Amino acid sequence: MSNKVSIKDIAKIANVSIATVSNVINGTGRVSADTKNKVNKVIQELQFVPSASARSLKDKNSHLIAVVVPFVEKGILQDNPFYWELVRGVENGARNHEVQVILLGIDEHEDFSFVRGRHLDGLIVVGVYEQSPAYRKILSLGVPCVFLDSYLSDPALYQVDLDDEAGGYLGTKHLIGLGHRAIAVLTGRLEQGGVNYFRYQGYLRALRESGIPENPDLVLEIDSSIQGGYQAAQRLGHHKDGITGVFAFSDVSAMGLIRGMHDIGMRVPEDVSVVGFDDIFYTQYMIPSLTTIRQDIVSKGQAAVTMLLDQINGTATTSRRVTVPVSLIVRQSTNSFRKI
Amino acid sequence: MSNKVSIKDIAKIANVSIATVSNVINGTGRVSADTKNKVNKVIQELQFVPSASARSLKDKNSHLIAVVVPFVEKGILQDNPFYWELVRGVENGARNHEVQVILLGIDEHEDFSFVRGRHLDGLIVVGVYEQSPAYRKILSLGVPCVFLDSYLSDPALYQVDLDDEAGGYLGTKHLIGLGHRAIAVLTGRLEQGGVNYFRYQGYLRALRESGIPENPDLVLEIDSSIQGGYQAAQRLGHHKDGITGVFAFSDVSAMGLIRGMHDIGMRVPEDVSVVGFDDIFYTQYMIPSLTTIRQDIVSKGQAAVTMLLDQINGTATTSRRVTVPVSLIVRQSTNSFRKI
DNA sequence: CTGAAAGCGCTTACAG
DNA sequence: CTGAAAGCGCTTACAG
Repeated sequence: MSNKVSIKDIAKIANVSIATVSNVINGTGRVSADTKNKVNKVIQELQFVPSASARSLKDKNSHLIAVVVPFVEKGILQDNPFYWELVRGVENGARNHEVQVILLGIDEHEDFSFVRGRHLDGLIVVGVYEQSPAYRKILSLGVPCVFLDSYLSDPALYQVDLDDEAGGYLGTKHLIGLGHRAIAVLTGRLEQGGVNYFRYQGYLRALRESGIPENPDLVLEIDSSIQGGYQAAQRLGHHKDGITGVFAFSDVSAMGLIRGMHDIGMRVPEDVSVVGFDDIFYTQYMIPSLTTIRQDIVSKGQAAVTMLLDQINGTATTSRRVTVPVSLIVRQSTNSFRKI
Repeated sequence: MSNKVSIKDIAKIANVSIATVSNVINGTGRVSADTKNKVNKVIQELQFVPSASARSLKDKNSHLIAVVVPFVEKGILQDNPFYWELVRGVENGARNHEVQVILLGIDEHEDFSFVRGRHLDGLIVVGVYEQSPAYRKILSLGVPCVFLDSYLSDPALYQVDLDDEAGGYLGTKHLIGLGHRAIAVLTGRLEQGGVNYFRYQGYLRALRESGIPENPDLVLEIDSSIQGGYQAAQRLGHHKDGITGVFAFSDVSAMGLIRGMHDIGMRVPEDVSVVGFDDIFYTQYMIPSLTTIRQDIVSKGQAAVTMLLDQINGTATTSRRVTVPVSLIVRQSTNSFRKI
């Protein structure tokens, strides 16, 4: 019995036309107060809820957006609470605008056909690159998009990015300030123009500023995961260059790294200082707590929704590019070089 | 231009009726191979995708399900990677069945009206209780549901639960086996028939079995969060009963606890042994790594989807209640009592 | 201020 | 094997 009642039923009972019912519901047209009350009462009584499908069949918009998150394993979203926080932010931003959020984990075979099939109003896309197969497909959809952490060069695209270069700089500078000179980097895929690329640029700038020559041996391109970080510890531990500082470009990898260090008998921060990136919820509870680059992930998600809806509604007065600031949070995982 | 092409356009170009096009798309009716090919070719060329709204307007089903996750802060989903893993599992299960997943974070005011409005095929509901305001509302929707971690007594309900009692028992037994007798419990809301309730029952059973009298002072009902665990450490540290073992009913609270212990100078596991619950992705990378009760969260999510779709499609031969097993994972956070 | 009618893009009997 | 037609539940000009 639940879904049977339609605008027609309301019209019949309230003794008006369906057009009037529609007008009442949408606040469109001119309807007398009396009629309005009468109709609203019936709507109340029958607990009427308009059909979204019928609406979007007419309107062409669905009040549905999707968050697109890249895959790692076939069909499985990244094992990183970072994404959860981001998605939370999006969901939270959307609920204030009566829009629902579809969660879409993509792999390289995703064809996005359901985006058109469902008349999605827009997409929030996380972490694609210009070279990603998904990138062209998404653009060809002709649907409003906001890209998160994607660093696409096309200035026409709406993007919310982090000031990654500054993050890379700040973390490195911090280590240098503590006296470290052999500073390794744990980075995810180092693609031109990608997130990690900019963090790395910041790292290089800090080195340059302090006259420290860059050393390619110190750059470890790893899986940006907890396992990736763990494995990196082995490589760093036996490194010829006497590394005393490591900058991991994600907190999850930093966590793996610290554990890995611990297992080969290197102490953090006594032997090696470690800086992370993201400021995931657990960083301050780690032992040692993690010095890291903070970004406000939830509000980033919210910003993306706002931007997307502005774009959809044509109220896009905001600029097409928002860069979220970062800050350094100093905790216990970093220490002065050779301090005893 | 993207969304303009409809079944009508295909029909015109292919020189057939729209009914035939529809039959080709759905594999219904009888269509000659020739016609089929012709139509399919046109569909290919025009990149035609059927409109989901038009379909669900007829069919009454939308191929859309929602994952309903309880709020903590107003509109903000729980700060616990557990939910992320669960949602991942659901998303993953759904994508294999051409169903999309809407993410819905609810607070006590949620009225679920969009469930009917959108003709959602079903709901996967996480962690409600019989007393939850959401519970009655959801039932009155008359929509297929699968409840996760909800322990509802109505046998007609489809549920995927964990063997929490066994989990509580196993963890406690493990501590007792190591010689601990003053074993505290860190539990979230201890509602009759809720997740924590059963874990607690398991704890009591283990105590009873070993002739250890239960001590209400040792049961700390806390916020099941990392902060909650942290704060609990203060209380436990100065506890009069000389606690040597703690069983935290979630890994996040265990993490907070261990850090809290550390901060007041109690070593884990030397002074206190700690057991967690969930086996979140980071547990084995903690220092010390966490002894915990493992559940396969992702496959739990997948099981829920399967169950839901079986129910929707009327192929529900499976029983209405699935209980996922747990196991004890022994790591470094537990140690023999007074071992030196 | 109110209503009749067309049409959004499909599916589904029903003829032929 | 194929097509004409009705109808799902809305919204939107257009009359009146």
